[in-house]
Amino acid sequence: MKRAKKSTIRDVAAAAGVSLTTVSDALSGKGRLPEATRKKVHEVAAKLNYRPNAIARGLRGQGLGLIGISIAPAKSGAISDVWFWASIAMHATDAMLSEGFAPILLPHDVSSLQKLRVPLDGALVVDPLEDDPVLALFRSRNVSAVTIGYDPKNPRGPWIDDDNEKGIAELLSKTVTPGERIAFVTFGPRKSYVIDVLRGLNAWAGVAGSDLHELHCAELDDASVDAILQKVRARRSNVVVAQNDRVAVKILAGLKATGVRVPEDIRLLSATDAPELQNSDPTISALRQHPDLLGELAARLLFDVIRGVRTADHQLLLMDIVLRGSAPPVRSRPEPAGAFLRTEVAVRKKAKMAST
Amino acid sequence: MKRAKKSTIRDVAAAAGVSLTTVSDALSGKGRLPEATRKKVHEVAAKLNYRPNAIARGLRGQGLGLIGISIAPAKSGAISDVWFWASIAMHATDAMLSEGFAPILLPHDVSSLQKLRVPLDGALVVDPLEDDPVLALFRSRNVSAVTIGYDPKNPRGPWIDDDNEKGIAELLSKTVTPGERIAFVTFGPRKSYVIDVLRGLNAWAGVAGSDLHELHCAELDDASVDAILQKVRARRSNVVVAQNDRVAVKILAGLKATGVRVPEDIRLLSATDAPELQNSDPTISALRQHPDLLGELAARLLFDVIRGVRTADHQLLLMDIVLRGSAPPVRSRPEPAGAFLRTEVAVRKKAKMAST
DNA sequence: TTGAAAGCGCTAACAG
DNA sequence: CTGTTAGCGCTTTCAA
Repeated sequence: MKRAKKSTIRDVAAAAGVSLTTVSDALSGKGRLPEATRKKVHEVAAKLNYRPNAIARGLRGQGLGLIGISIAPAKSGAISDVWFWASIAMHATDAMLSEGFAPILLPHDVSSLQKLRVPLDGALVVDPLEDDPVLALFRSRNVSAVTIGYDPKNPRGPWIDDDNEKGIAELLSKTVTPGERIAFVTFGPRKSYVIDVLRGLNAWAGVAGSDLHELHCAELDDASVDAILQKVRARRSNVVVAQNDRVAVKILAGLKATGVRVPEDIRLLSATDAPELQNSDPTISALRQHPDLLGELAARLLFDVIRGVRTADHQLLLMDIVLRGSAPPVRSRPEPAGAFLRTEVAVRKKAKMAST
Repeated sequence: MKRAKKSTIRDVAAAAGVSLTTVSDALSGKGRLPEATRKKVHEVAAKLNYRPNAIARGLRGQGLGLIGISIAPAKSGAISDVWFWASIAMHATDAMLSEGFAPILLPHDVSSLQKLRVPLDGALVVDPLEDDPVLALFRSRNVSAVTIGYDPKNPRGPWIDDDNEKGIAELLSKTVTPGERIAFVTFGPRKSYVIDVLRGLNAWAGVAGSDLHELHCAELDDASVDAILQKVRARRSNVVVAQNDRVAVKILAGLKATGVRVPEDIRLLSATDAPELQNSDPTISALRQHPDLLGELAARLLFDVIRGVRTADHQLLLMDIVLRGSAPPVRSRPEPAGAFLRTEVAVRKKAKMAST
């Protein structure tokens, strides 16, 4: 498995009859060189199958271009969101490679990170937890970090996310009548998107004069879900917003088991979308995130940060609304008010990205 | 974002009043040094918050310890197996970090790989395709590569996989009566596991005197599935083995839609397991893979290859059988014969791994 | 048992 | 426009 003796810049210089500097400049595209020389060097390099040694180059100062990607798991064993994370990771990976960076996969776990020997030029943390230790570690080591979602306890940038706050308000305004009573069922650690959804719900409920009640579910077993549904009934809520797809599916099963009709008796909404929401009966209306865009834009944001380009502290992406059977559109009803539609600029770069 | 001036080995040497060599040896645990000196150096290093520069170390010869992980997608958009791949990737990642290697996430795509500037010390290719170009690229660059599953057209090792051949035979022998007629529904590119499953089916069918017929499905839309089911009926098959969970779910839906009872009229088996198989009605019996073990063992195998340790060309893991509603166990029936149970040694390291 | 010196392959100053 | 030189931070001979 020994690597065949690689040719060095010296070999190329000798073969081309020029100096080291000339080769270096020719290959890395530095200014000053006549086209002829540059071409010649390139030819010789190609013939010798020369590949510049990234390690030596890195040693000289510019780093290796390694970027860590750490994905904070919802909870051990909760593998429900994998496709979402995988999508983020894949798109971020593509963006990184095309800019000459290389993504290093990292568990979201400080002790593992300490075993990492290579130096990182930057890091992407997906869905940070409260007072996220991994994020703190990066920052303490002066590794530029960008997050997707923000650390709820420490929301300083740079970060990027879907605009959940605006999205959920829009979803409600399409499927719920002002005055209806809303229950928000949460589960698991409090990620930033939950906070944003809650904020959006509050804004909407305030304007629409709706009762809003948060119900936290400790586990997702049948008993816990039943307990939650008891409270929904006690509160006379007729709209249930689930924190995510997994919760939504459980709630739907629970409702059906107790003979509650969806959407006739209760409307059900999920604050995250997933393929499974199309397979249930009825199918479940949801807010759709953009893992592909998030991955790509987060990577680009990180490039800017690494290169010292000043950027906005955070970016928000407009979300898509997916209306399905569990909460069909409300017909011909004026929207309760426009107050909750913040005027803040949200970014929609899909078209632009596609062409990049 | 500039990194605060890092302390170098020279600073440590000066502060500790010893030479560079001594510091180097003390920290990297080389032989010759009195315990006192070593301890002293460690203390000083800690006080100065010294972290050896991996780039410089790599330049001197031992490489950076970077390992590429490339996951060949089933087909664009086919995100069904993500949890399987994600599990492999996470476990491989953990194993790598704990051995001082760092996993680099790589798309399964030659042109992206060429943009990678850092040198890899090894690579893990998950589920290679026929004449896999990525695998070929690694080998041409003298990067040691280990695969999970093998390149069907070029099956030389080192690789590791579940023992699908033996597994499927075992699954059949628990759920099918000799002489029953079997249809194997395939879909998508021919990965090595499909070949192995087919081999196992053939062996079993040969011994059991069962008719075996492969039906290839070009798409997974309703029309294609219906066409497949027509053929199943024409062939009078009463056992359908689906290549994977996604196919199995589609087949089940198709069967139910046409009024076929499962398992009464037709038994349904899936050659891969997935969480969804527990949610269908009836639930679907399947062969369970070991993504966690595969990821970890593949990483270990790769370490050996990188270090030049001689190892077996490939390793096979015993599989688990998951019996569910779509093909319940056959009662009190002698197994058709033992011929298909190859005596080849298969590896079961679960217990061992857990303690590592 | 320890230290000095010679690079690893490359790039950035500085001369020519 | 091109070449020479001096390191980047570390490990590894080889002497002391």
